[in-house]
Amino acid sequence: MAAATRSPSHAQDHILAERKRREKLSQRFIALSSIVPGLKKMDKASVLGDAIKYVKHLQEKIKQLEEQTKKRTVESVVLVKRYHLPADDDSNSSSNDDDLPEIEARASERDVMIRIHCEKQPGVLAKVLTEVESLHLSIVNSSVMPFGNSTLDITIVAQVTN
Amino acid sequence: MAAATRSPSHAQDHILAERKRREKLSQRFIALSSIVPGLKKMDKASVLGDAIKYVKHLQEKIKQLEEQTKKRTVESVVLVKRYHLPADDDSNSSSNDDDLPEIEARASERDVMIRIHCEKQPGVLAKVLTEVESLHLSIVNSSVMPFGNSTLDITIVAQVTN
DNA sequence: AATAACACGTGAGGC
DNA sequence: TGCCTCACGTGTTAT
Repeated sequence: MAAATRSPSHAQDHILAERKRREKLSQRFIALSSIVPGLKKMDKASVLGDAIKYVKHLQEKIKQLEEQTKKRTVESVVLVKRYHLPADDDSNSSSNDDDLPEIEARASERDVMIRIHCEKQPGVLAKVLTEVESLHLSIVNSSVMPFGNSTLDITIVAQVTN
Repeated sequence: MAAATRSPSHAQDHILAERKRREKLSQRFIALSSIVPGLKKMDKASVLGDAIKYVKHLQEKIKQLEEQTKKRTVESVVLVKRYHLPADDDSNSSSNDDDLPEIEARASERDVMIRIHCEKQPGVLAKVLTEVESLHLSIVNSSVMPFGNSTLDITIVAQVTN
C-alpha cells in the first residue's frame, strides 16, 4: 500500500532495528572469516564461498578419519573372534603383518598361553576370556597391561579341560 | 558530492549489478545452510551463527580424531632372537627349536613394552628388572606368569625417563 | 500492534 | 575512468 510507516518515531525505531540487524550480520561475517583458514579475499561472497568449501573439506576429512579408525577396531574384533587355537600348523608363517592385533599362542603339556596385543576398547577382555573359555580351556592366570594410550597387552594362561 | 550517477543508463547498470551481487550472496547462503546439519532457524544471522558453531565443532572433532590415530602408531617393534640372559653358564648350547622370539620390545610414545619368555630360574625377574631400570626406564607395570612346568612369561611396561 | 527479517535502490569509497 | 563492494534508509511481509 501507500503509506505504511506513519509515525516518525516508529520510523526511527525501524532504522535503528535495521542498523542493529546489519551490525549482527557483520559481526558474524567477521567471526566466520576468522575461523576459516587461508582466506584470500575478505568480501562477503568469498567468505561464504570459502566457508562452504572449508566445511565440505572438514566433513570429508572427518569421514575419512572415522572410517579409518572404525576399520581398525572392526578388524581387531573380527580377528579376535575368528581366532581359533592352532588345531593345525598352518596358522602363521608367511602372514603379512599388518601391525595391528597380534595374537600369539603357545602350548606346553596341558597349559596354553595366549597373548593378544590390540587396541583398547571396552569389553575386549571379557570377549577374549569368554572366547577362550568356550574352547575347553580353563583360565589359570590373566594379565592386562595398558601400553601407550590406546593399546592393551593381554596375557592369558589356561589349561585344557578334559 | 552532489551528482554521482549521471547517466541513467549507468544508473540502470548499477541497479542490475547490485541485484546480481545480492543474488550471488543469497545463493551462497542457501548453499551454506544446506551443508550445515540441524538448522532450526533459516534466517541469515542464524545460518551464519550455526555455521560458525558447526565449523568449530568439526575442527575440534578432527583434532581429536587425528590425535587418536596418531597415538595408535607403534613406532617400532624390535625382535631380539636368541638373546642370552646375563650370568648364564651356557654349557649346553641349547635346544631352542622354538623360532618364536624370546625377547620382544616395542615402543609407543614414552612407553616401552618388554616381553620375555624364558626358563624359570631363581632371580631371573630381579635381574631383568634391574637391567631394564639401568636403561633410563622407569617400570610402570610388570607381570610374571608361570607357563608349563619350567617356563616363565614376563611382561614389563616402562616409561622413558628424561 | 509490535517485532523481525528481507530485498531493494542508492550514494560513497576503493582499486 | 569504470567496476565492485559495502552500508544505509526504506517499503513490505510474516509472525
